[in-house]
Amino acid sequence: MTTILDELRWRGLLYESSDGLEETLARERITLYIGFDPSADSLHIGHLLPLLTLARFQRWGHTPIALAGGGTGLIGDPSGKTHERPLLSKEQVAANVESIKRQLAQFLDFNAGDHSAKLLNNADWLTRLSLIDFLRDVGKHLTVNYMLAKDSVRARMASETGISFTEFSYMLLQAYDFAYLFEHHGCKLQAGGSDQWGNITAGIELIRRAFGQRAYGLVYPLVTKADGTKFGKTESGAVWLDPKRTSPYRFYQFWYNVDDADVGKYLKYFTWLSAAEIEELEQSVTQHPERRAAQQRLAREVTRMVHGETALARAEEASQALFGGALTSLSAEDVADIFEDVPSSTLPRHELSGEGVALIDTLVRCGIATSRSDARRAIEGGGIYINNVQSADAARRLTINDSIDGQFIVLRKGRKNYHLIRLV
RNA sequence: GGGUCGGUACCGAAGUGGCCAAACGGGGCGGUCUGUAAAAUCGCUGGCUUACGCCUUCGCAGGUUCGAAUCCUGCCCGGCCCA
Repeated sequence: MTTILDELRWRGLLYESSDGLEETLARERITLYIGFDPSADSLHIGHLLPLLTLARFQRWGHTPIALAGGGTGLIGDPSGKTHERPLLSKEQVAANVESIKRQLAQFLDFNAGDHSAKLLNNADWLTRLSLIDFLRDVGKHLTVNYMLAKDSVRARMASETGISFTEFSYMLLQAYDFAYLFEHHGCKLQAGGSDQWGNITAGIELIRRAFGQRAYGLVYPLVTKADGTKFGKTESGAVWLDPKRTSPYRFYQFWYNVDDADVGKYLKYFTWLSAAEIEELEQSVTQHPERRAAQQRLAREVTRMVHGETALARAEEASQALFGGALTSLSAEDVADIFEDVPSSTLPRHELSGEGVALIDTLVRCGIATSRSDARRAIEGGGIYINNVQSADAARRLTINDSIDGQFIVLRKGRKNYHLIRLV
């Protein structure tokens, strides 16, 4: 018998699961859910694993429920947090839920017959729950002793800041979610990151006590990086799924720049490629690391999945142009396209006539350099490029001849810091 | 409250009258190399209408001196010890 657990296992995504889950999955097609915290108005790549987990289950014939935490988001999950967090306003949470619901829907199939995906919001039942009902129907089933034993609570009990009653209660709400979905949607499995194990088992426990029935949990590992830094962060912050927050180009670049040591693991985690294909790519990393076939494939697969074929093509073109060489062959249209998400500023065209403007001043004005001295040093150090051509002359002036089709000038500092000047 | 040691650039840390815009290390930025990597290596890392020149900076405020990060006075802040 093979089940989805076998797939998750070879992908390294099975961190821990309830006893009996494998037998159940071999026997029947089930409904499962994963919760998504609406703490921002976009999902980021940290959410890819849960999204793909739901999608993988769906491909195996199971029914996925993506649960937006419109109710639990009002409280805040203490798991993995060392400090109490400020509460988000109700309006903020509601707005965030609306934004991420659209993103969640993109990954799931809602026309899959009897195992079509569902998209729910726990605000629909949690905000209607009265305190008395909650205490009688939920609180009565779990002891404080049980709750205190959870890692997420224990860690905060030991800290100086402590834990508020609000966050302490969080696990009961999540447990109630599970019980609610069990009762109304026949949901038997809750999945999540390994930090969710405590909350998930609380739900299983509640179902056992309230209904005398069995439910299951499954968690995947937290994504790590070989160099020990945090996954999903770049200098400019999180990598978002919303193209307005993180352009497809930057998204593509994020994956393209993954470390050799991590790329095999990420191919298993974040793509649909088969074990054999990944095996082959991993070999190419060892034999021809300079080709970076694995990184390119990873970037391609994930970008296509999140942003689609067209955006992928553009991201690849932009990467080619930027890392390929001079920009002289490009038209203004290409430039506008490729540098869409690059920081930009405007410059009145007439300033470029005649003598033009000093490069030093321009660098300061558009923020590439912090002062004229800084700009001078950068230029003399060979770190400044005009339209991808190095310019080490501190007295250099920019004129209309440096523009691309009289419309743009592309300034660059170092390998990757671009700035687009639009002539107006 | 008393004693004592200390506060130097992004961080750590030298310097204790001129040779100090301030050693050295880390971090950051950039060049070369390379695989848009790592390592290595080199340069930069206060400001100035363009600079073997000027201005500002060594906890803060005054003072001594031709000249102070460096000496004196007061104040503020931190570590340790004693109450």
